[in-house]
Amino acid sequence: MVAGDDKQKKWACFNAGYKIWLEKNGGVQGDGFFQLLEHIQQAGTITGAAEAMGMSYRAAWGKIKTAEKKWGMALVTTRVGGETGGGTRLTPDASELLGRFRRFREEVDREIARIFTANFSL
Amino acid sequence: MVAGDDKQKKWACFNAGYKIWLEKNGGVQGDGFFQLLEHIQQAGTITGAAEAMGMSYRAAWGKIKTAEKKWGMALVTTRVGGETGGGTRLTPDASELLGRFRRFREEVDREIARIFTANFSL
DNA sequence: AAGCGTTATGTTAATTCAAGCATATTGAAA
DNA sequence: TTTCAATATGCTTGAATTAACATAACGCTT
Repeated sequence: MVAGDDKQKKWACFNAGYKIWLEKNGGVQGDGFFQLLEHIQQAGTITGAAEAMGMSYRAAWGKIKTAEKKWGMALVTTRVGGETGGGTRLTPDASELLGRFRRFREEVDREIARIFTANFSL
Repeated sequence: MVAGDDKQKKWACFNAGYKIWLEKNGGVQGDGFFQLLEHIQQAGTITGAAEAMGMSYRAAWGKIKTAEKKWGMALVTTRVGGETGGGTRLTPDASELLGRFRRFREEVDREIARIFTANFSL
């Protein structure tokens, strides 16, 4: 720090915010949706996934159906009834899409942090 | 193109969407706001800028006041009355912030496009 | 003093998006 | 045939954000 450094970090008080999503045919889904898919993959039920995310079954189911309709692809296969009551699994397409989105997101996270620092930390 | 290329571009039908913004003290402003600042810089009045963006003077003025309050800095200097009726100019701080946001945005645009292509065009 | 164009601000209407409530259905097990 | 856990959907509220309406004040010009 030398004389004339008053302006140093004048802009460092700001933070960058952002949201990314995928879209196709007007159907838009972002972080929350793919997080939901992860939970379905892990829990084996929509009910369990919804619970884990603190949302209603109704909301979770609605998101999935909307995405399937707009994107024109099956994202889950469901069983209803039976000894466990039922269950839900991701289709292979949904699994791959989830993986691609995750990698996409990770790289974007890194790059935005870098670009922001380059422009606002001095 | 060779045999077995059926899967080619299976994911290219998707597009990436995103939004970026700056925040400080809970005050959030993105593309629309900085676009408004540009128009003020160019038009010399809030009225003209609002008109150019197809929004009401009331809405434009509200955005600016909210940002100034949350961010704790003056973004515009205004004259009221007089031969032209009045006018508005950006403060030096607002001009610099606008420039930094623009550069930030340009670089993010480029990088996201690149990362998306890398993950979804094959 | 009257007019014009602009800034300044409170108040209310409208629209959109998400949350919550209610209910029906399914199929194995007891 | 009753129970149970889960899927499947319609419908109603509510919250939050945005748009629209209505004035007031200012200062130069005519």
